[in-house]
Amino acid sequence: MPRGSKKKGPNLRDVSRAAGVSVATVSRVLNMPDVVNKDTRERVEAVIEKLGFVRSAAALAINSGRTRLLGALIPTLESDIFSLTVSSMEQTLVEHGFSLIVATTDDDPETEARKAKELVDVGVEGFFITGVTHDDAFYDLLRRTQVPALAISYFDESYHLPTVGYDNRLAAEIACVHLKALGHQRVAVIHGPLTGNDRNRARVDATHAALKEHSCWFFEEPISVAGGVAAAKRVMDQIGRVDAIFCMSDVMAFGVLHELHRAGKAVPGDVSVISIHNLPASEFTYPPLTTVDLPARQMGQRAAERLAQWVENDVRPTSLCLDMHLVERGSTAPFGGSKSSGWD
Amino acid sequence: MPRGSKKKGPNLRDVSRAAGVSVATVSRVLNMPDVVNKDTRERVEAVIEKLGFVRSAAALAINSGRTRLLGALIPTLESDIFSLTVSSMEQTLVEHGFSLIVATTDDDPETEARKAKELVDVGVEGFFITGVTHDDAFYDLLRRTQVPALAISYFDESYHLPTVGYDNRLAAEIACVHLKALGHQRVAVIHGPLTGNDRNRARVDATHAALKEHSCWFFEEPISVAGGVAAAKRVMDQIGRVDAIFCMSDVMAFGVLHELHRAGKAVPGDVSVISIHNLPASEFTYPPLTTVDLPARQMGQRAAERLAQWVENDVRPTSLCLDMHLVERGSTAPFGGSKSSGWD
DNA sequence: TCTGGCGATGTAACTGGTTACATAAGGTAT
DNA sequence: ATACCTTATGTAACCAGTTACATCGCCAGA
Repeated sequence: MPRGSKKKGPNLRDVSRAAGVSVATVSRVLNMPDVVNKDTRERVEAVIEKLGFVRSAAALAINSGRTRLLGALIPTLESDIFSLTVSSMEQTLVEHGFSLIVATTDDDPETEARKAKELVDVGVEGFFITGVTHDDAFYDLLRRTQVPALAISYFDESYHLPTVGYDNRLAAEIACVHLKALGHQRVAVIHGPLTGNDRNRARVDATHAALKEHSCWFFEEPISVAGGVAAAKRVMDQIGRVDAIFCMSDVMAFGVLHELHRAGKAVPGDVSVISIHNLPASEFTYPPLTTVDLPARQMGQRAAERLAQWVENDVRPTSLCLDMHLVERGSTAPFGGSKSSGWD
Repeated sequence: MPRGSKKKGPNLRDVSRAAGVSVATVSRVLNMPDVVNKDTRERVEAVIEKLGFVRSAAALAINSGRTRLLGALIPTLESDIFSLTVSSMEQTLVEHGFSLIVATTDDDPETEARKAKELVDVGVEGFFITGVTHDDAFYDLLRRTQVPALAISYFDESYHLPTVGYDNRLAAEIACVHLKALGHQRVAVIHGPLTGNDRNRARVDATHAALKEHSCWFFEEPISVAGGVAAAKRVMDQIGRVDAIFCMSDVMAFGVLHELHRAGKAVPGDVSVISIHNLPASEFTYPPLTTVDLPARQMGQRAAERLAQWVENDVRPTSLCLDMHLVERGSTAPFGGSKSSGWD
């Protein structure tokens, strides 16, 4: 590896030489301009401009011990579910002077551990992680490096790391309570993969418990519109009539609504559809989706504030549980309303 | 700021002292383990483990002159439009050993310039930028720092930076050709804000030119589902009957479809709807959306490969124009098909 | 005139690693 | 026995900044 090949720009000494001053003076021009004599300062500034000098981020970091870099380990960016959160995270973090490195894990703990290692290698001062299920290698990394990590999308005060999120069990319970209040008995539950995804796991478990007196069937499909379509097909094929379909995520509900419509089922006439998330598009499905609102943006903001504080002042934040509420729209109705077209 | 407050972990010298070897030996254990005597190596490794030593990213960077960090300056993450691209970028970049810092600009050149500066300050070795309209301060930064920058979402060989994207004018033309072939005369064009967004600007300009023999009306609203709803309302209120609605972005088309449905207009019976993007959800609207497919994931991947190569080997990539094609689904039909409900 | 204080600047030691070069020990061919 | 090579390790200079401390000139007060 030829050393000279790296076309490195001018450095502090180059500037000091060209300006006829010492490195300390140049450094002062950059950091405490007011203590430098005006003439000297202007001369140095001119040289900096002429030479196109730029401070080395690495040298800055080595001295301050700070990189102002945080990492977000999130399952995916491929739907609004996390991109809203990441977006508000990033916006909040810039206000605190941090930059955000995004790494996707696909809900795989091993991938997460590997990427976490890479993030430490590039010098992040803190992590956002998703949920509370992680690889031992990851915990090991945290222990050794002492890098702060904050879990989002989940609230669990007993977890050994601070969490900023919502009670996923409660989210499912809120939806179930609504379905029960409407008098639905036969419920199809549609959820994403459970391995590695503890948010979904918690929702499904809570649903199981909440609907144990009811007839219910569980279907697993990928968390996507297409997954929702596939699940709806399976419901119609395998179960026939159900009173309601409960999706663990709005994106799946979008597919369910589409497929029901295509199959000529009326929503909510023939079947109610309820979901969890309240994405921006959920207001505009047909019919508009009844869903449990999870404050994704707020979560990003709060998590960002807390991690920033933690890294900055070395005070470990407490966990935070965000409010949820049911947004009742047109996709749910009482059982036995006006049934129309047939379910064989 | 008390210097001792920073609880810095053990460093190379600490390890060397504890292991009774020189710093060079410890460094060799880390970088070329095979040249170190087995016993020595194991002893050093044990000390490293015991002390919980982790290499300082900053020191590594200062020596190699590399940070393995790239920055993406994108307008927003708040819809699938860019999150798909960023997602595939990130996935491609890890294969090349880079990490990705995401910064959102809200299509504001000044914000972009400011965040670009911050990214340089944390040490990125390259940028992804969106489109070809940027602030002078940004160009100035590029010139001075010589940091490679690659523009996405746009193809323009005459631009002074490499571009990886599609021909936005052509995208609009493809849609217009389709509308003309179907015999539509009265077209409402719905687009997002044009200031700072040259992708939209190019599409709108091309539409103007392509439909100059036709009756057409332009409506500007935010690029969101809600924006599409608002635009559709305005179209119905202000224009009355139109043959077709052309949206510059699928997310707006989602809103348009919703609002038309709500207002009792049949698509494509009363009005055809066509758009640009082909998001994953566009296959599952009702009716499924006819749209010009922009290869978002492919763009992310190709752009990532090229910027990685550029940074790695210092060879400036050429621009790349990605293929587009019309995806004909159910939301468009020939003019004068089966008109149903009334447009006053 | 001597001393004190202040403003402006320089010197050199740091930060935490890498690495060119030097050194020392041990083995082997001559 | 000598020269020579290999292997293993150490020393110290380097990367590009920051900063504690030293220095210098100058002016005011004693």
